[in-house]
Amino acid sequence: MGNLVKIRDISVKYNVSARTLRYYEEMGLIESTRNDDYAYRLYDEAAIKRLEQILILRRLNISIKDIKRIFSTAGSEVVLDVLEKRSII
Amino acid sequence: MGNLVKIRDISVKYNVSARTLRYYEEMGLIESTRNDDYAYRLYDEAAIKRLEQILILRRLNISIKDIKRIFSTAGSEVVLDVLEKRSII
DNA sequence: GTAACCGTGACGACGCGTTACCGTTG
DNA sequence: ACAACGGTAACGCGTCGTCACGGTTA
Repeated sequence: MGNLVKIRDISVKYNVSARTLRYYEEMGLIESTRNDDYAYRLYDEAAIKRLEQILILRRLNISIKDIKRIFSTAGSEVVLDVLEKRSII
Repeated sequence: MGNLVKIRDISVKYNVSARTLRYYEEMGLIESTRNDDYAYRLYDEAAIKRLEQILILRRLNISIKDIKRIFSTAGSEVVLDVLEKRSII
C-alpha cells in the first residue's frame, strides 16, 4: 500500500533524469515525502500519478508554469483524465 | 475587398513589432503579398486572420513550431474557431 | 569500510521569442 | 525625408546537464 519509491527507480521507470525530478519539485510541480530517519526523497502513489500527468503535459510541450496553472485550476482533473485515457500524441 | 495593409498598420493595430511580423513570416507562419510595383510587404484579409490566430496561440504560450503544426493539421480550423469564439485566457 | 547512492548549490548550455541596432533600399 | 528591408547581436527566459563536494544507505 504505502509504496514508497526512490528517485532512481522513478528515473529509470519513466526515463526522466533525477535532476529533472528535483527540478519539478523545486518548481512546485510534484512533492516527495521525506522521513527523519531517511534522508532521501521518496515518492508515493499520488506523487507518481502526478508525475505521469506532468510527463504527458510536457510531451505536449506545455511549460512548467502552465502545468502548475493547470494543476491549480478547478476542473482540470477532467482534462487530465481525458489526456490520460486518450493517447494523445 | 482586396484591402491590403502595410506592416506598420498591422504593427500598430495588433501591437506587434514589425520585426516580429517578419520573423513569423520567416518561420512560415504567415504570408505577405508583394506587388512588383511595391517592394514592401502587404497583408490581405487572410493574412490578418492568420495573424490573429497566431497571436491567440502565442498568448496561450504555444511555440512557433507548434503553431505551424496546428496550421498544417487537418481539422484544426475547428479548434481555431473555438479559440476565437471563446475568450480563453 | 566501501561502493553506490542521494543531497544541495552553482555554473553553464542550448533553444526560443523578441528586441535593438544598423546600414541599405525603395 | 521617410518607411520598410534584412542581417547580426544581444537579451531574458526556461529547462535542464553537469560538476563538485559532502552526507547517506545497502
